Amino acid sequence: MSNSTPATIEDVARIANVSIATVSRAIHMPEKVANSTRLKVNQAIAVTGYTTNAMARSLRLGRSNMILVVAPDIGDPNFSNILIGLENEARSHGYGILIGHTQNDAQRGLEYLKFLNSNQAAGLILFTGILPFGHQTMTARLPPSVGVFEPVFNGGIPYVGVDDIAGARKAVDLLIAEGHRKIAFIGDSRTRLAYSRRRMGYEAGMDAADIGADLRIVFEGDGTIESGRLAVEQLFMRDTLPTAFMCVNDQTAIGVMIGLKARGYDIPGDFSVTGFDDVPQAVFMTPSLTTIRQPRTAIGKHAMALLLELLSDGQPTETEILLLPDLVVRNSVSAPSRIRR
Amino acid sequence: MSNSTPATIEDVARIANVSIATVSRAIHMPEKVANSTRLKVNQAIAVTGYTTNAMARSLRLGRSNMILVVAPDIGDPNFSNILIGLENEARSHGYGILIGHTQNDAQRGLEYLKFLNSNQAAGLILFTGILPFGHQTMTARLPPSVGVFEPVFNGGIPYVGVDDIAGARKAVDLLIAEGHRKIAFIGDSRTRLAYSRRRMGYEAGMDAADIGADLRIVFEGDGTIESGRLAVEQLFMRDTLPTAFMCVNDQTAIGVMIGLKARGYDIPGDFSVTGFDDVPQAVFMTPSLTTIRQPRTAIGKHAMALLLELLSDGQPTETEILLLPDLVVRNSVSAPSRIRR
DNA sequence: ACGTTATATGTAAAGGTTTACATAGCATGG
DNA sequence: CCATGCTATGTAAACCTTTACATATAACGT
Repeated sequence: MSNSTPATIEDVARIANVSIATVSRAIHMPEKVANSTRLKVNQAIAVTGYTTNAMARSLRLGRSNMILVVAPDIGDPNFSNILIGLENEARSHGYGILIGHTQNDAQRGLEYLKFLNSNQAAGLILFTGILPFGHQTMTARLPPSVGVFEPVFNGGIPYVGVDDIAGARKAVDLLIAEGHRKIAFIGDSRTRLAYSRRRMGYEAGMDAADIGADLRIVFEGDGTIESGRLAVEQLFMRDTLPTAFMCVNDQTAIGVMIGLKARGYDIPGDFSVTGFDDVPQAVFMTPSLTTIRQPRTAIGKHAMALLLELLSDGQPTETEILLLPDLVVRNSVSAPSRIRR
Repeated sequence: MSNSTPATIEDVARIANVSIATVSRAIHMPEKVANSTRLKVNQAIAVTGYTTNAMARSLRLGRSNMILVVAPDIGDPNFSNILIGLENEARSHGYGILIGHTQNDAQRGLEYLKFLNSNQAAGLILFTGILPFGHQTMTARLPPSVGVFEPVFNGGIPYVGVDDIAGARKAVDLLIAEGHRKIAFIGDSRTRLAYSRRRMGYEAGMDAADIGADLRIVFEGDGTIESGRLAVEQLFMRDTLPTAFMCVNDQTAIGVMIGLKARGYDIPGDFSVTGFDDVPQAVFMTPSLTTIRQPRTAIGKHAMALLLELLSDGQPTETEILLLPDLVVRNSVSAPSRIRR
C-alpha cells in the first residue's frame, strides 16, 4: 500500500497494537522483545512498508550513517576501483558513501570541513596523503578517519595502502633475474611518500644483488608522462646508458616508452621497461607494460573495514595496513641485448 | 574554540541575545531580520563556529540534501568523469552526492529502494537506462529523478545524454569524406538504445551519400572487445570486405583493431577504424583511435542541473537533453588504399 | 491623537527516532 | 505466601531545526 506519505514508527505501533518503543526495540534489539510481539511488529512493518527514517534516527543518535570519501580527483582511474571496495564494504554494514573531490582547492576543502561539522558524515576516508583542510585542521573536530594509499601528513590517521617497498622489489628482482645490471630508476621522491618508498625498494634490490644503485642512472621526475620522456632525453645525453628502466609509476613508464620509441628503439628488444600501479591503459600499450598491480578493490575494502572498526571500537587495532602488490608480467621486459655497451 | 560538542543554534542565540527563531531567520532569510541583529548573529556564529545540523534540518524539512547516484558499475571509466560534473554542480547548490552501484543485482537494487524510502536522498540520478528496482518500482515512491546517457525504460524520467545519431553521423561522414564507400558498421542494437541510435546515424549518413547500408557488412555484436574481434573474423569469411570499420563503441573498435592486427593488416593503411565514446585508452592505442567524444563532464553537469530544477520547480522544463558530441580525429582513419578489391 | 498597517522578534509545536526510567506481570526461592 | 528479581512493555524526554502564529514596536495616514 503506497500512501502519499511514508509510514512512521507510530503507524506500525498502532497496527501492531504496541508502543513505539517496542517497535524500535523489535527492529534494533530483537532479543529484548517477546517472540509473539516481534511477530506482530514484523507483520505490521510488512503491511505498512515501513522504513525507518534515517534522518530522525541520525539526529537522535547524533551520528549519521554516511561515510565521506574525499579525493583530490575523482576522475582518477585509481579512484573508481577503490570506490568499489569501499562501497561494497560500507553498504553491507548499513553505511552509505558520499563522495567529494577537492581539486587541490583550499576553498573546497573548507566546504567539506563545514560539511563534516554539520554532522553529515560519521567517518572520513582520505585519498593520497593530505588533509585537504589546510591550517583549519588544528581546530577542527574530525570524525574517525582513515587514509588510503599513503599516510596522512598532518594528522595521526591510520591508513591502508600497498607495500611499495616490497612491490618495487618485485620489479627490480625481475629485471635482475632477466640478467639486467644497469637498471635506471625513473622516480619522483618529492611529491609522494609512496614514491620514495618505491625508490627504497629499488635500492634494496640492487644492493641485495650486489650491484648497488648507480646514481648516474637514477633520475628524479615528477611522476608524469612528460617526466618519463624527459628522463630518456637526459639519460641519452650522459655516458652511462641503462639496459632497463624501472619507473616509479605507469605514467612515467609510458613516457619512457614514448621517448624510447621516438628514438627508434625496440621495447623490450633494446630496453626493458617496468611500471607501477597497473593503470587501465597499461595493458593497451605496445608492448603491453609489465608492472606492479595495486590491489585496488582490496584496498578499498580494507580501508572501509578499518574505518568501521574505528567507528565501533574507537581504537584502531593497527595504524597501518600494507597490502602486498602483485607483479604482472606482460611484454615490456626481456633479457638485455648483448650489443649494449 | 572547539569544545567537545558542536555548537547548536541555541548557543548562537544565547550569545547574540536573540531567540533561536531569529538565528534561523538570519541564516536562511536574511532580509527578514534587522541589520543590527543580523550582525550580532553573524558574530555569534563566528565565535561559536556554528554549522547548522543537517540532520535536524532535513528532518524538519522532510527532505535531505543528498542526491543518490546509482550506476551499474562505478568502476566504469565513463562513470568517474561524469561524476565530476555531477559533483561540482551539486556541491555548488548545497547538495552532496551519494553513490551506489548495483552490479545488476536485484538484491542491491532493493537495498537502494529502501534507502530512498527512508528519505535519505532528495533526488536520484540513474545511469544507463534501467530502474534497478525491478518490479518493485510500480509501488515505489521515487524522488525526482533524471537519467544519464539513456532514457530510463520503466519510468517517465527525463534524461540527458548525447545525440548518438548526430555523433554517429560525424563518424560516417568523415569516412565518406576520406573516400570510403564500403563502410562496415559493427554494432549492438540489442542491449542499449543509445547503440541502436548510433546505427541510425550510420544508416542516415550512408543514405545521404547515396550509398546505403550494405547489410552484408553490418554486424551485430554485444559491444565488447571480443565482439569486435569476432566481427572481423566473420567478415573475413564473407565475400564482401569493407574498407572501413565504423564501430558502435570504442570497446568494439579495440576488438576490431586487435582482429585486424592479428591478421597482419595495417591500420589505417589497409583498413580505417572509428569508435565512439573516447574512452581513456583510445589515445593509447596504436594507432590512436579516431572516435566520437562523450562530453562527460558536461553531461554530469546538465543532469544535475536538470535534477535540481526538478527539485525546486517540480516540473521538468524538458524531458530530454541531448548534447552534441565532438569528433576527435586521431590516426586510425585514412583514405582507402586503392589495392582493395 | 488614534486606529491601522508593516516590521521585527519571540514562543512553541512538530518532525520521527531512541532510550532512560518507570511499571506491571510473573516466576523463583525461602 | 511473601519478598525479590527478572522480563516485557510503556511513557516521555531529548536530539536540533524550521515556521505558523502571536506579540510588541514603530510608522503612517487622517
